[in-house]
Amino acid sequence: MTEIESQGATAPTSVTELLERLDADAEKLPKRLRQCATFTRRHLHLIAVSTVAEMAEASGVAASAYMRFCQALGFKGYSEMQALFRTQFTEFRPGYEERLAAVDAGSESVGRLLADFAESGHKSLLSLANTVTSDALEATAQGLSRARIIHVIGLRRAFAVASSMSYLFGKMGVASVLHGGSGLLDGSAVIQPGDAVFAITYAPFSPETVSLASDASERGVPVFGMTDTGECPLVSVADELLLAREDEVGALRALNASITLTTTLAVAIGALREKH
Amino acid sequence: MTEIESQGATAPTSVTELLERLDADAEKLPKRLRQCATFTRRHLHLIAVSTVAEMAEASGVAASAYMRFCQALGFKGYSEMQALFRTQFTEFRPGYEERLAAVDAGSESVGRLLADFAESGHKSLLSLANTVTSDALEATAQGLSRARIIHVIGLRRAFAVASSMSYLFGKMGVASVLHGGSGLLDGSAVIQPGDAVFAITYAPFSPETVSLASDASERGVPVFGMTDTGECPLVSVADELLLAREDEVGALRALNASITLTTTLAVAIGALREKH
DNA sequence: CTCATTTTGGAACATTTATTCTATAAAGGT
DNA sequence: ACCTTTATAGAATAAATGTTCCAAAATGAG
Repeated sequence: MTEIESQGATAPTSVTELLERLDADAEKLPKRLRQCATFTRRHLHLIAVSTVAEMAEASGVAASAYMRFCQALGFKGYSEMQALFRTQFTEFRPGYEERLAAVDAGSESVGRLLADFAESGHKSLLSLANTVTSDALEATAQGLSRARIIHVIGLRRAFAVASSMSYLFGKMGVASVLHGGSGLLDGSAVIQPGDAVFAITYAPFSPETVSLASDASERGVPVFGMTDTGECPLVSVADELLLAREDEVGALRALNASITLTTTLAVAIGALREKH
Repeated sequence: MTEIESQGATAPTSVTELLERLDADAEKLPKRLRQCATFTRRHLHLIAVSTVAEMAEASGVAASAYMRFCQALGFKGYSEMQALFRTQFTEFRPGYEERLAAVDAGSESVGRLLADFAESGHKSLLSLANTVTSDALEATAQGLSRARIIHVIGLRRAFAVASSMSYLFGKMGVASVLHGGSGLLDGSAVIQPGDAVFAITYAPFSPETVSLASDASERGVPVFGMTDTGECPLVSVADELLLAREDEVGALRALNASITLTTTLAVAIGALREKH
């Protein structure tokens, strides 16, 4: 009976256990098997979708070595170890019921809730690609890239999106001001000719955002915007108004489409700026 | 030449394309194949980790039917379709040269860029569903829901995520403090026993976030966190550390996985709180 | 230095999984 | 109602993947 076989009695039954085992055994293992351990520890997520051959190559060892590694951990073989990671996902598998039930998170498992939001995210992204036209995007990017300073405004739910956009602008060396966080709401003083406004608001629309955009527009400053429905009051004041419809889970929405759209815009504008 | 063969010319090369194809074809497909379509549409993330047999059974059809479904979509077979979902995990970070070339977004049309980010978003969401375990999620939600006040901290890129989470907490009547925006960074005074910390930081990790989390942890306050790689220094101080890997477009990342994960958490915590 | 022990990589083997084929059933048109 | 076309399920086959074995290399103790 070898060392390895005696460990075989205790096969990890959860990722946590596996990680603990990895940390504990790492130093006792021979060279090649330790290579497996260090690579695997850093790239756990690959196990579920890779073959032994792939994991072995990525770890820089022979397939048979990776095999022994699995057994040293207490598994019967690679398949058993892989199963541990695969079942994590298939347990999410909800019944065949089609409709997303309204969120009754109290009775639902949190895992199921995540699956719902992920699904919702997919839908939002799809819808985004199908609603936003290349032309509108291009026009918005062009318009904003010509501005001296871009004023980003978004309140409440839109604030996270606005701040992410503003962060990206900063990263790319595009001058921008993030309104709304620090009481800069009356923008008339800061918003100068040559600037541009990017306003984000969702139904029910923040009056502050709308009025700031209107003011800017009246003073001849170009206004662009993003919202979630066609009924947004910004339609009349904005040069271009992008639509990012977010799918709902119950009454709740994540911000996948919005974040994706604004990130795209920020990157595009950063790139256009560099050319000027 | 049959209908199926004529579609074979155009096999989806991205998740986005696949989804569009699914939506477009769903109604034209025969009964069993439509079952495949609707199930697959809702459980996209299972493809990477399941066999045909499993997908077929879950869809309620024979394996050969699921096979024909893949071919109707334009793939040569199931393996080819699965590859589309698996490669996203196995692709390692491209070298810096490639990254810089990809960031040269000026050469790309803005519309194309949006498609890239949408595709990237799909990947991030799939990866999210595949990496986050139900257990870790549940533990985090439980842990945070027991806190008197939840301190949310996220700087730079993570700030948008933190602020969205904090907004949701507010909406759901969960007491929370958003650190980082207004110089509240030395939390020792505000963070009291009975509270909990949720820290968000991405590589390269903000020292401020890490030290605030460490301080809290040393003082016996439970710490939870979210990051994007296993190498995060929070591993050692956090009770649970969730991983939200974001797929990259060039060197850039949107925040789809993060936003989805934190939204899920916030909703779950709100629901748990109501029960107490 | 030598021998016993452990570790290693590759080839052989076994198992699982994907794919194709075929007979049967269902659907659609005249 | 008949015939033609299309869809279906299960059995048969092909491909891939996992696992074991063994000879050779490395290691380490005496």
